Amino acid sequence: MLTISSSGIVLGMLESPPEPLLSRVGYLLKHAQLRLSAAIAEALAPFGIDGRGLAVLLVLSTEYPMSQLEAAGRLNVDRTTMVALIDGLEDKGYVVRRRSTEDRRKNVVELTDSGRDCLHRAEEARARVERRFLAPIGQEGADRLIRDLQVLLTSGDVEGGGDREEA
Amino acid sequence: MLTISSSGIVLGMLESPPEPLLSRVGYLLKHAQLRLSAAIAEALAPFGIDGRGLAVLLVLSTEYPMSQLEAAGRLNVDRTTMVALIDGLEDKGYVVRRRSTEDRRKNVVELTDSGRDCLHRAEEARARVERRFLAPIGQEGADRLIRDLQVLLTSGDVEGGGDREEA
DNA sequence: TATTGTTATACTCTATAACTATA
DNA sequence: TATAGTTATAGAGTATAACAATA
Repeated sequence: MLTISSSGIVLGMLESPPEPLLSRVGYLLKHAQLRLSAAIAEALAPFGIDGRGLAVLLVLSTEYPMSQLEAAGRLNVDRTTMVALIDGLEDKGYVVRRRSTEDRRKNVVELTDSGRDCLHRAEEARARVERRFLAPIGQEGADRLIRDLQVLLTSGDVEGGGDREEA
Repeated sequence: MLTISSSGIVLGMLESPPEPLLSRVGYLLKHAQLRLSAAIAEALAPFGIDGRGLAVLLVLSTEYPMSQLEAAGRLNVDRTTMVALIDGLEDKGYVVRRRSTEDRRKNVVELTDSGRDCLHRAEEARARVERRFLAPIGQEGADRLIRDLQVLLTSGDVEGGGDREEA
């Protein structure tokens, strides 16, 4: 539940939240993510999937046909990892593997009706948790937070370059 | 390098950033954290430590004497994990273990001069990376982001309760 | 010869259980 | 009997290497 990452410490319910860490962005990001992550996992449990499975269902719903390797590329996970993910979703009847007729090396992975239903309901559940998580900073704060994070992610790399900030 | 977490997918440098994920707070938090985390790890490499080690040094510097178990409690990590962390720091000469005279079951862990020097310089390096990471949203945006995240973390739990937001 | 899916294997990180010494 | 530190072990998660089928 609680962990310590390569970029800093991560706390759960701490007796005494170490003040120096509370002003560190790495700590704040990691801990916020962990909290939200745990809440989402809990909300998705009834569907028998976790955030990873939901992300796979989401990607599969956006394009058709999509092979395992293509899906892996979209989510930037290893193809061996995708095998296990698809295995899990197939076990639950959310997707089916079908040999591609055009290239028999490929598996076309398609959502079942059950999978589509799960996707929609699980997405709602996830969005609900997200809204509750963001509630303390209000709608305006939430919009702001999302936009700021998008800017940070779409900006150039942090690494590389010298010591001084380049304005 | 790239991973997929229990609360969602995590991307590195993706060919096509899946739009649906870019509006998900879980994805944004995780990915922002990963980026910053990688940059910090790179900046700390010359010191022979990572973010975890730095956090331990930081905690050890705030209170004296502090036992391994107390340090573990401050950072909310397992005591067995703390053994390995202290081992690493001791190997590099940043800390020393000393048997407590008051309770001979306890190890008092204290910073060496070298450890204190490392702490200060590594903290500077970390802060520098953090500033560069936040640069795209400006000083105002950075302050806002930090405050928003602090509010989210100091608010009550996300989990528990029913389906509807409690305003 | 390269690519897709698969399996087996290894590696990292962390927690659990058991052991020792102290209390 | 409980606590602090340690060690050994196991579990989750991921990546790497090798293999079969196909191109």
